[in-house]
Amino acid sequence: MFEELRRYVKKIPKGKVATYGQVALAAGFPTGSRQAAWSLKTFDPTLPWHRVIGKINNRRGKILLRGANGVEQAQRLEAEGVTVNGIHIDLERFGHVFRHRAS
DNA sequence: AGTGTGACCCCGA
DNA sequence: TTCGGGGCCACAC
Repeated sequence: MFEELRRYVKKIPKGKVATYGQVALAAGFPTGSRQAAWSLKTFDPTLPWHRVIGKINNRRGKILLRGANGVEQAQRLEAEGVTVNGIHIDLERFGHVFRHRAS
């Protein structure tokens, strides 16, 4: 399961972001958003973990990571061209859509 | 097997 | 917009 989740995380292109729920859904786990997060908590350097964020309403993302890691994530995203407004991100602009199971 | 915990998410106030 | 409550699933005790 985590292999699947990580596989999809790797598919997120640079400069874009996806929500935990999106990744889980795309990987085939409609209710596995928490596990999507869990699979990234290892901070595997081969994974773009900073491109995965939490969803607030339908068009806005938010960095859930606390402390230094949260700052780290925000900086990495901005370094890739993603506009991070405080802790929220515009999903309409930077949200990545997986083709496997389109909306 | 039961309980607590988490980088979640939706809904209502 | 922010806060709380309830539902969700896998892991560690």
